[in-house]
Amino acid sequence: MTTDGPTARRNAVLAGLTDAELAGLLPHLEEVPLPRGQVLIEPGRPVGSVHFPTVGVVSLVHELERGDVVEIATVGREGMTGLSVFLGAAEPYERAIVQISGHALRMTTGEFQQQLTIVDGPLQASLRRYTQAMFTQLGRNAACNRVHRVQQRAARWLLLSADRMQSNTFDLTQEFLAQMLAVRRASVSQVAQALADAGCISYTRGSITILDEEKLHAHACQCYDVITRATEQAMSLGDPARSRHGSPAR
Amino acid sequence: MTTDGPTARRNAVLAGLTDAELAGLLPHLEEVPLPRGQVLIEPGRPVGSVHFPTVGVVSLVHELERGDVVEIATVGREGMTGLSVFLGAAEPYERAIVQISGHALRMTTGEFQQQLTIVDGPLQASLRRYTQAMFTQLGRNAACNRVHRVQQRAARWLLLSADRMQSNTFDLTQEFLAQMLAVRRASVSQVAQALADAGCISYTRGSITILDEEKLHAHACQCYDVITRATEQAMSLGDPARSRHGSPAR
DNA sequence: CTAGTTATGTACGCTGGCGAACACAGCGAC
DNA sequence: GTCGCTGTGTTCGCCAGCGTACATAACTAG
Repeated sequence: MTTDGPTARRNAVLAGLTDAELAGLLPHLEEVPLPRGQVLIEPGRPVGSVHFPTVGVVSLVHELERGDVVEIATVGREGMTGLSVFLGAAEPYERAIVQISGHALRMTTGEFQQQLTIVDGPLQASLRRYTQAMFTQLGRNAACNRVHRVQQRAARWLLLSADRMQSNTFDLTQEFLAQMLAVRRASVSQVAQALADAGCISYTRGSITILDEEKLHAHACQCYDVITRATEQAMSLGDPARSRHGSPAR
Repeated sequence: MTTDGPTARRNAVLAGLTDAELAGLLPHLEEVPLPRGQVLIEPGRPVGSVHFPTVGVVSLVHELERGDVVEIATVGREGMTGLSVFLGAAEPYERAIVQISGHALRMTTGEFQQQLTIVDGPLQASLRRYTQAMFTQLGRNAACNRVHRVQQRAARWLLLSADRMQSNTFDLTQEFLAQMLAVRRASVSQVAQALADAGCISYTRGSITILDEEKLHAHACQCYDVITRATEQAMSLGDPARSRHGSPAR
């Protein structure tokens, strides 16, 4: 099964390609749903296929001792899962799991590798740029995890997810968010209420709505700005109307 | 000024090249000292040159608000600084600063880019593998920063540094280590004493010695094993005599 | 309607690490 | 020697977030 060009271009990696190259990929791309909880990549196992999300949020997580899971990065329409295939790793060390349901264009690992061997062209360049963006996201995440407060990190997570969903409402339970932030659900409950009291968000069972992006942005750490800017620079993500970062702060 | 092949092969990235390709690089590599505190890369500024350390430890750090610095990864003889040049970034987001004095082979950014354009050969492959290793290191660091205790993280840092120095004694103050772990110096003072009491290490003003690697390893988090294994897999780092990770734990 | 399941609210005591401060010891410069 | 600087030891109160537990609200299946 194949997909069409306009759909493919909703993903930033694919959107960065020439018409000709994208046309070469389309026959191998299959549009698939991304249901919440689905595991796309498991550590220590060969990557079966790579995914280019068009909507939805995928988390990359490291599993530490005894089931303890920590999110190290998120992937949305700006990127792809299975970057380690491009980087030549036999087996990845991180798990990729769908956090917020959506859709993606899927390609088998074999086909993807095949496409990579054809020529050192725009696809490789696009993947290198995305790798750079991930590099920044991972690094910033490491720093953020060390020093920033739960409320700031939660606000940042919500903003990034809204960008990737291109919607201010999406399905998310406190339990899931707690796992991503590697904190107790009780802590999420508290900061969620605080953010709701401040008029930033509202939520009901398993669904959250961002009421005031500016206000929520004020509660987030600057890591949101840094990651967003790095990603936009690398992937030429447009949609400046949604841009929330005025001054080039760091 | 140039350098010789045997020296260059002490760096894992260069060691992964064919004789022919390495010969092509040698004229452009200059052996330089890495004095502690030297800044090799500054965020927001073009990378002037890339470095392939042969001995010494370079930290990659993110600077958060008001001078707060957090280490996101370290670079030694297994890798290089300036990976973002390979990845095509205009300007990096992280600072590279020498933590433990050593030596490196330096190449101008322009020359490096020139070498990259010649052919998609072993150099690109070596760089992609190293990028993958960094990916794992960054991710694991993010998780480790979130959940592991100061003493575990300190022990891990010392082990990794010893590997990169290929020596059990090296210069390091508690103040510097505190910055890297993003904790107070007082906390480092306490865990250092605990590790010394346990017979793992000894130290005097600004110098530290690992007395018992096995014992220190027992005090470190498994992140040491994960990062080491990922790096060895990617870079074919030999020296299994120094290998401290028996079972493939995760 | 009822029962069961899932998502959220909340409370209690605990602790690792923080911020800040001060004391002392080793070492170099004079 | 002694002065000053730098590196290390140590203490005090404090607090964000933890682990645990339990209560309630909302939705779902029968």
